Amino acid sequence: MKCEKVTKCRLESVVDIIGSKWNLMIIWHLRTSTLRFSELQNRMCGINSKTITKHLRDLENEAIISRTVYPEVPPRVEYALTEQGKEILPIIDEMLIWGGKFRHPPDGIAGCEPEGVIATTE
Amino acid sequence: MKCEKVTKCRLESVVDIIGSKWNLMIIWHLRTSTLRFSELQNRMCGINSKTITKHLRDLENEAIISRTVYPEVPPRVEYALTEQGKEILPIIDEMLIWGGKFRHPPDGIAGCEPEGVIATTE
DNA sequence: CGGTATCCCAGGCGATACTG
DNA sequence: CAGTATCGCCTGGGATACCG
Repeated sequence: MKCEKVTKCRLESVVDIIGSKWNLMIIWHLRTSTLRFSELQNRMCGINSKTITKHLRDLENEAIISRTVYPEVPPRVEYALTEQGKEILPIIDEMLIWGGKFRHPPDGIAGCEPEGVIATTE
Repeated sequence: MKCEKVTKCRLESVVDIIGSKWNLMIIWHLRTSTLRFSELQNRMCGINSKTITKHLRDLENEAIISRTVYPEVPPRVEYALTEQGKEILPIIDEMLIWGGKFRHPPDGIAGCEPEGVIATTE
């Protein structure tokens, strides 16, 4: 049957991007400000660098985020949402609305917040 | 560091559900009508039965879809969106809006449609 | 600091075959 | 028809170590 990648489903290209937990989180964390590599890594509960790098590259290739290198010592690299990237936020909002309605009380995305840092339950 | 699954991110529980290409597609296909196992399978470009079964079970456990068995011969099983499930559609809409804007012309989700069946490009 | 390289395992998913 | 069982590949992603 002929229904290869080509026509499979238009949803796919979108799911490829936001269908990943990591990608979503990166986008979410960048919603308010640009962040450095290590800042992102820390906010994302110690995701290992290989994984975060891969996702950052993917998002960069998709033009969802931008990567700016400051040629300093020590090196500094900042990530930010592009215009396309910012327009993904409404999707995340919808997701949070749903989640708040049916899964968790709408206490924001605590645990991911820079402010709340890690509200350890322990 | 203490930031286990518990507090990781509220987004996660939502991503677990709609972060899967297959789950999204199932929900999308059920948006207008209930469908039988084989109908779903065919619409989803021949996804194999093991995979679709797993995702159907997952969605059922999450109360996103309902499963109704008709004790007939031959057996008939119908899947439908629950109320919770229907409320996921806005999220998908947002995704399609974004996809239409930045990835593909907004020609719907051709290739997934019962009507258009598989608009083979070849 | 911001990565890359390597190793390795668990899980996703396709193919195929079989069953109530 | 609507699955379950088995096999086997490939990717995702954690741990660790090293580099410019």
